[in-house]
Amino acid sequence: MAAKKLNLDNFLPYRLSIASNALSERIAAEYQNRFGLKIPEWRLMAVLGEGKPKTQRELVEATRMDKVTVSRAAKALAERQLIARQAHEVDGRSHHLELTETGWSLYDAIVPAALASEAQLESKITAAERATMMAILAKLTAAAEDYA
Amino acid sequence: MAAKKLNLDNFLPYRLSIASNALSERIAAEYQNRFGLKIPEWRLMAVLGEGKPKTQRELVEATRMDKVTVSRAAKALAERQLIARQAHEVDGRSHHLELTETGWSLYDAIVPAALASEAQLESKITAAERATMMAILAKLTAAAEDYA
DNA sequence: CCTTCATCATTGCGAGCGCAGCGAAGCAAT
DNA sequence: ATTGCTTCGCTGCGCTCGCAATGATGAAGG
Repeated sequence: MAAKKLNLDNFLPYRLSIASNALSERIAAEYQNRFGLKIPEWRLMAVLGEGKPKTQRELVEATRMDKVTVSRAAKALAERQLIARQAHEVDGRSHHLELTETGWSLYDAIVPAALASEAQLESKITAAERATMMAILAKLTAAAEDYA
Repeated sequence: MAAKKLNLDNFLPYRLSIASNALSERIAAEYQNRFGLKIPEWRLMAVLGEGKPKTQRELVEATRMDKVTVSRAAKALAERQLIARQAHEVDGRSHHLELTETGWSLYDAIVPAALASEAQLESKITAAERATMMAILAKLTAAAEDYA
């Protein structure tokens, strides 16, 4: 007989995983259906939407995705002419990526949809809860990464 | 020029995904190294550790994993003799799964490790924050699933 | 009985992810 | 210039995940 037991439903990493999955699936379906974008592609657009051209290396840092994921997402976006690759002035190995006009059009269409979608998901929580949540997530992420 | 911009770092689903991934990777590595278990296998053991034999169908509900994931995890655990399949009394299609003695030994070894690991991850947050977090996660999960 | 439909579990298969390894290009030291 | 090391991005490959199709069994109705 076990000395101690453990309730999965009260296990935070598990609950976090379930919630993250549920949200991701819903959002992925929405972006895919409405804009033909996968989540990594959407994340690149979100970062490039800040306005500054970035190299893939910088996008890896900004999105916290694997370099391969960034590479493939960038390829897909470039093929759809949503982003353009400008030769890097001082480093021949690298490029600067930025939104094209077409890319900006799509971006402008997506942002309101993304905000509305987020608002709906968060309609059941208060602004204070949201802030608390963000703070806790930051702490947990830091704790998990520190350890590694 | 975009009418509205969006900061990825302030986008809750993104932050949730990053946090969940960070925790999952850390935990997955730990269970894999120390006990040779993948996360789905560990989840089955956690549920079966409650003591009641369960069918795979019931495990799907309890763990919220796909039936295929449960099937494969159960197969792996059965091959390692950590769980046993008992013929179902009234339904020939199904089996009851339960921990073997070996399974219980491993379970008893894992639980303290899991609790310690969770405690370390959560060392930076208070009990109140943890409770708030769980409540919010439940709301968000429900909101995402309702919509579907 | 014997057909029809539902349910449990498995297998097939394609998509996504990320590590490892690669070539190309830059950098540093001599 | 040449050598050796580093960095950028891409390709190869294996692993995981989950939908869809399948096989097996059960339940219901004629």
